[in-house]
Amino acid sequence: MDSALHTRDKIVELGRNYILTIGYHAFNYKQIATALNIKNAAIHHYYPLKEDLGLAVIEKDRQEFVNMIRLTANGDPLLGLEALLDCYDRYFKDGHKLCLVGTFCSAYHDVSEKLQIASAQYLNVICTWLTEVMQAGLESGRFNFEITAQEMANNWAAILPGSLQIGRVQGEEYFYQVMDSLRKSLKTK
Amino acid sequence: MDSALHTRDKIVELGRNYILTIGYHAFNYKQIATALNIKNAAIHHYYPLKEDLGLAVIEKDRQEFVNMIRLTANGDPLLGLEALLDCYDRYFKDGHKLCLVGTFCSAYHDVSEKLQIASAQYLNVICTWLTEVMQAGLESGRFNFEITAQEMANNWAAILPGSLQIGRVQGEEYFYQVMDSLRKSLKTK
DNA sequence: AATGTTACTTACTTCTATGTAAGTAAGCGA
DNA sequence: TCGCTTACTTACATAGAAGTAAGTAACATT
Repeated sequence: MDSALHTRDKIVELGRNYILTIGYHAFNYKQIATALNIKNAAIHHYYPLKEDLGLAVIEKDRQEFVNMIRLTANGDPLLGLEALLDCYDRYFKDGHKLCLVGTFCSAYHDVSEKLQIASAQYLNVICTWLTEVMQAGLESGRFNFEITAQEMANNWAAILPGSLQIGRVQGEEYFYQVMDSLRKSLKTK
Repeated sequence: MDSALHTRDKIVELGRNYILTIGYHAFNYKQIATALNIKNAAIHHYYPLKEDLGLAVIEKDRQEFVNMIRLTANGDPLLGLEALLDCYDRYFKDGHKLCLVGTFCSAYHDVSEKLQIASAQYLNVICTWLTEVMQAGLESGRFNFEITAQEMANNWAAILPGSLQIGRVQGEEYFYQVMDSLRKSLKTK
């Protein structure tokens, strides 16, 4: 039972890795089965449909994001954004991955409704949090940019996934310059 | 022969539409065949491999981009960028499409090397042009932003595809606000 | 000890995308 | 008119992904 949970979790973890690296439709159960040295059908035992695994991956990613913002809550708004940027750094470094919402938004018209809803809700959580953090930074005087918090949050929501996608092709110099530009754009004091 | 060229062009046009809407791997020859009321294998007559059609779509898109920038060359740098933003407006309005480099960068680890090279070269053309236009705008005093032309170009390269992807999920209010923010960020005089 | 549950495997079905081989009908060029 | 090319069609081959049905071995529960 303990190892059962282990396998179940490993499947989600591997699934997430494949989704972020090659995309939801490009990954398949055989790749996970091979990596875990079990059979294809064993994955179906835990996640009968690929959609089920997809939903579990989204849920896990969302949980991790929520944990991250909980850890940085009530602190310096800059710390929260730095933690987020660190995530993106890791995505890029570790195999030129994309972020989860980036992949699902790209493949949006090619996934089931349940997956659309789950990823849309997750995106909403991120966008709402971004706006709150930008607002908090502005109100506390920690940030000093000249557009609205909402506008800055919207820009970040587009540029973060975009930089991973363009960066995986243009190279790391490109990616890190965009990350740097994001940091500077806050005009922190 | 005239209608032959017609069919050949219609295939590329339809292929491009499907790629921008649902992605390279989600579209298939049957969809195009049905739309043109011909048989599956007829597409193979013009484009033996799907990769061939993919390359033709990239080439066509690139040609259109090159034509666009040629039309706006030596003019106001703002006009060139406005023309580009108009393209993105149309992508969004017309079925929540993505842009071509956005889709191929997203699916980068899931397409053949030829397609990777072709889309990477196209992306390079765009990034180079963006940098030149930003530089021209700065030097002429038409733009007045406070970062380097290169940095601004890199930001645009990420935010443009990103805004289509996030916008197709977050909705049009989101998308148009980001477009608006891009315009304002140039600080035109 | 009997029963049920968990974690799988084996073996199969189904479906669909991709691609090929071979043929046909129409037109064009010499 | 002969022969070549163009623009297809019909029919087939292949591969791989997704999913299911049935069984087994080990362990837990009562």
